[in-house]
Amino acid sequence: MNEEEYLQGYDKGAFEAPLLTVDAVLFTYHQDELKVLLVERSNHPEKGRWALPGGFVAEDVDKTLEDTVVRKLKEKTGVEPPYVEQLYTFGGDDRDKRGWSVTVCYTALIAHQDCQTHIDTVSGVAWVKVARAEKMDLAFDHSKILRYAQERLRQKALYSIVPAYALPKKFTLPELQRVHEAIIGKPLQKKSFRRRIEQADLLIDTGEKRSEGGRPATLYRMRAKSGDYTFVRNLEQ
Amino acid sequence: MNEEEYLQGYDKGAFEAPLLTVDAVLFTYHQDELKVLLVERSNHPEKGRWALPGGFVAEDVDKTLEDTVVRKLKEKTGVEPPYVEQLYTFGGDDRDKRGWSVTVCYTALIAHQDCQTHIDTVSGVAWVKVARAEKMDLAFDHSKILRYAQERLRQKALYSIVPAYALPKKFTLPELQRVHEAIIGKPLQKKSFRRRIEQADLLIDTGEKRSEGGRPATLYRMRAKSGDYTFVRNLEQ
DNA sequence: TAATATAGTGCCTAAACGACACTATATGAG
DNA sequence: CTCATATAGTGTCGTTTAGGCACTATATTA
Repeated sequence: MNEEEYLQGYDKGAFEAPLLTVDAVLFTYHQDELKVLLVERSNHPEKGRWALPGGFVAEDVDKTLEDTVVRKLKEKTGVEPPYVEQLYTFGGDDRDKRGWSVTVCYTALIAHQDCQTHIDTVSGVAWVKVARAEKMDLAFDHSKILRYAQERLRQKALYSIVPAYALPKKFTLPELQRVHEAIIGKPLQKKSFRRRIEQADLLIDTGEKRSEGGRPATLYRMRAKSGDYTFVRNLEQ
Repeated sequence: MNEEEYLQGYDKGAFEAPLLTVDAVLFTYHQDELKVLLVERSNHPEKGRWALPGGFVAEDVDKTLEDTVVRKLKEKTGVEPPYVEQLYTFGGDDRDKRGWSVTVCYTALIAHQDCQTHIDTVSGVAWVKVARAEKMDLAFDHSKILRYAQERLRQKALYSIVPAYALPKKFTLPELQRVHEAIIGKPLQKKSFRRRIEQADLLIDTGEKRSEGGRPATLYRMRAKSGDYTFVRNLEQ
């Protein structure tokens, strides 16, 4: 039998296969708080419980796993997040009552203002303060996934400016530092924080300023590849 | 309908689902070279081509995805590698001729001596120098996966001593440095390399020495959690 | 005009890597 | 036995970059 004959006779459905889903941990920063997007499950299993947004691959629509997660997030928020990165794949026989299951998880970031209006119109979708979400008993193993995403984002905040994607396109350095501090959970040295960003030339000065009661702060926007840049040295841990 | 009724009526096979596999990039270090384990495919599709070791989840045997990858590697090498870490999950409609597919990939490391005898007895399984494997046209998207694993391992070599798992339990510091250099692709400063390992107290002096023609080198073994330790600063990139 | 608030800088210290010369301890040849 | 050679391991200084904190800059508001 050659390969062509094999493929013609092949039936995917004939084999047992774990249930495969894609989930996302979408973070944003709003009112001095890190928040995560949760959805209330409207169907069995775990009906009525809060969970991370996600769903099944649509084989006719999605070309990649990232297509799936972006599509699902767009359904919930109305927009495609500017930052989406694979987090981890959780799998096992005990994480879903329907049987052996696998979920490919992503971390995503978005500016709160870019999707607030859409989320307000959809029921069963909400931004929840991370501090509160941590204490909730989420569906499946989603509490574990959330903790894992927080820890990974925390690491990234120590050696990159990825957290900037949780802010609007234009932002100030004090704002960015506050996001980092919210993620890391402790205050950072202003000088250290600013110096390394300047030295690596990661931001573009828009020429505009924004005032918040004191001296106006310079508004910056990210340079194209700045999200991929990693500092060779971590901030204090 | 309550959840119990829903679960009784639920049939996993009734839904289309991507093909799910688990693959591993198993590295070792032997004769001054970084090597990767490859297997020759004995079945369709891509029959006769070299590929990364891997396979399907066995729902009755495996409790987690890591169980699957460890089981598959044990089939090929006869032993369970001391280091196994999830790498990335690749998925899409074009990576397998059988249709939409997903592979959860792992990086693993093992000492060459711990599995050489077993591998010699199995046909279609071989250690291939990474420099050569890079140039081969592997099955599916395995060439891409190999490159991804190399890059990730290279990063790890800059801020951890994970590469030590590619050596036997007892090893010398010059040996470890050579593994790091093979992975990174350039020479490292002996002093910098040794200093950070000593300062972080990652290794245990076994009291033994090993001579290779000059002054004998101290034999060390890894401390329990040393693989998880990350230096706050990378070596020069 | 002065008090206050927030943004941004100067400058010294500390930690850790880079570079490289130097010492230490084996083996093996004459 | 001694010396050349090879490999292991250390001393030390310069460089880079973060930490710390006081200082300056520029807005608003009483």
